[in-house]
Amino acid sequence: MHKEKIERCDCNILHHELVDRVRGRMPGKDEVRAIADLFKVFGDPTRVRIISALFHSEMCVCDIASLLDMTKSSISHQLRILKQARLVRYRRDGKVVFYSLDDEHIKSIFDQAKSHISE
Amino acid sequence: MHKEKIERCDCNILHHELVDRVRGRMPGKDEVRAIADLFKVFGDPTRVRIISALFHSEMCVCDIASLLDMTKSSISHQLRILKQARLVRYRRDGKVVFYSLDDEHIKSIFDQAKSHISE
DNA sequence: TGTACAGTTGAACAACTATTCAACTGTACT
DNA sequence: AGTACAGTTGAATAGTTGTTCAACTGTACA
Repeated sequence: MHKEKIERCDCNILHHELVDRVRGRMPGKDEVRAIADLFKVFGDPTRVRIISALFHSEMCVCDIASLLDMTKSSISHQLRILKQARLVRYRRDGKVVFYSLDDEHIKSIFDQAKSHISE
Repeated sequence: MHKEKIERCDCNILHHELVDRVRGRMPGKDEVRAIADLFKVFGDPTRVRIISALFHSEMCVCDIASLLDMTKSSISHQLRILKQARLVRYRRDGKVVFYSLDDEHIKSIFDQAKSHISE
């Protein structure tokens, strides 16, 4: 019979050994935040559409804005977020900046997500 | 030489044929929203930790609250969101409700995400 | 040098979201 | 019936986030 240390949870621990065992296998604070931050990037319709477009071809900001019927500004803001998450790369050609996907994992993550949705 | 229909985008279309071709391959409005909504569920540290815990074993609300050092209430709110996304199932055993993962795609989605992060 | 235009950026606003709090439900046990 | 406790729920609050607007940068071209 062991008294638990003070828990923020306002209840008795029902399965103490299980909790301790799982606790040892939990990802660290930084990894959890990194995972959540990555999915947060995927969790916006505009960014999903940008990524879906870039699956087919590199495109400039103007192309994407036209395709999605949105302003260049909002597209540029979203591309910055995708850039920070290292999901897109860009190359400059004169006045035009072309964006393309920079990660081979995105396609399979999206495919798995589509599988879940259509089950 | 074709005049474009009015675009919300405040620019000339630079690559019109490309945009038209990609437009035909874009996912529909409902699919885009479904994809974004699913990733939005994954885009929160608390839910990432709940899912990470359930990878190892089914657990009751009290166990999860204790493991994450949070209140039963906040865990219950998050489990409702996971339930609505059809990512967890639950079974009642007396007073206790056990939750477990209800999707075989989650593991591979998370694995791909971890691969991206640690590249 | 001056104009045109693709793209970027910061601030502001509106919409959304996670946690807290309090009240509540449902089951077990006496 | 009454108590105890696991879990749920709705409202409120604080923090976050996407779009807009206006001003700006950088490159091409005359």
